[in-house]
Amino acid sequence: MGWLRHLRAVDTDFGAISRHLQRCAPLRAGELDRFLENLEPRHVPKRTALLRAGEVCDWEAYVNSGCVRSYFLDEKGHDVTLQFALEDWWVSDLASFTEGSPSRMSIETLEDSELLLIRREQKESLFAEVPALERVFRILVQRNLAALQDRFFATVAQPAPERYAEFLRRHPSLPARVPQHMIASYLGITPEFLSKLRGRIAGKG
Amino acid sequence: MGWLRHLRAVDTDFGAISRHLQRCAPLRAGELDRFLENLEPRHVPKRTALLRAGEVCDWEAYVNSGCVRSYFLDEKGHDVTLQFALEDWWVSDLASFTEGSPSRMSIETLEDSELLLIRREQKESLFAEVPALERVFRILVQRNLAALQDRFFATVAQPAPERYAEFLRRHPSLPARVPQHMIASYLGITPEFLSKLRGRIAGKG
DNA sequence: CCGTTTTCTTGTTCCAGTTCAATGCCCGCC
DNA sequence: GGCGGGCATTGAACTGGAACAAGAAAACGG
Repeated sequence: MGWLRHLRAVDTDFGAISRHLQRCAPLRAGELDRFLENLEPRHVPKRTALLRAGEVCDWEAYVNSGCVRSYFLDEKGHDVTLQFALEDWWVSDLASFTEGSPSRMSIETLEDSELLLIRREQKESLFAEVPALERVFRILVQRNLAALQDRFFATVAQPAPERYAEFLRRHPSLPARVPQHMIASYLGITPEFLSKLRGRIAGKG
Repeated sequence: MGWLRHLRAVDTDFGAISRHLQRCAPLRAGELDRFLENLEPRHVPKRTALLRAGEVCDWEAYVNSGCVRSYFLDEKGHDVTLQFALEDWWVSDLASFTEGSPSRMSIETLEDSELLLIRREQKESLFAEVPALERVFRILVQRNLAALQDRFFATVAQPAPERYAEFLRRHPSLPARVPQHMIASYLGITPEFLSKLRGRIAGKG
């Protein structure tokens, strides 16, 4: 929890998140401000655990800059990464956040990151105060769900080489930013096999 | 679309859906009624296509009785079932519903079913009128997302026998209600392999 | 600048799950 | 009430990707 308290933000830029929210559903200036006031800006260094499996996740984080990863650990200790959250994405363990239950996933920064946190309590009371926010977050969750359905389908229906090609199309910048074995764990394959895939492609081209 | 118009419901029971909604978030009696008024009850016979891939899905359906399945088709024509919706579940192609885009999934009844439909238009105007409904549906979508995350994780991290065992624990009644090859496609394995798994288990016991 | 650690590659072996094929089965249908 | 077509089972051959092992190469802290 240390990382939540140590660092004081200076010079926080709320431009990106404001546009992000407004793109979902219109908010009056006052409503938007009420939300922004309740955000806690945090600078978090590279490779810091934000949430460890078993803890309760009482925040959602908007990534203003940097890169964050959420992942599960299977019984053999291999990780399955659920999401890479880059600039302009949210990250959280939603199940733990809403139920108050211990989380099954872990979350960590991969780069020095600037996050904007909203706490569960604040979010609840803001919803009561500003119903339009309820709409914004409903829409965000819906998008999330649609995206995960796509991903699920791809993971079950497509072979690994296709999945990797698709991944490169959609996230061309990621391979330069995150270690390869994490991409492998996102694709649901071993690091060794991803390396072989890349070898094959390079050989061909 | 024929199935949407032909059949007039008599004797619709709104008890289950009322309890379902109230369990998410409190609604005043008047608010609940406004919602119920906008539902279209439909009796749909077994093995009827409710949505074909490529069509736009402008409804969400609450399953009052019966069983409905949503699924994708991969390039080889094999299906990947996303969900079995039994009594007290919702089914829809949420991506198509919210974006108005052509659906990638298909939806069909597996049994004679009684559905309660809410149309996109009605839902939108109800949200404007009754903000509490926005909350109800935000919570429903959140649950859905959490459930899909679990499923995704299980599919990637667990071997097929575990997945099948888990499936039986969670849905003990389903094998009696739906054909085995659809369960296989839910589990992400071939029908042949599921049959072999069952053989192994029966042999042991 | 060097030692340590993490990351990536490459090769070999192995296995979970697929594919293909054949057989029997049950169930709906004229 | 017989028969045709989806549905389940079983077996044999095959394969995509895992596991294991061992090096090379970055990255990194001191």
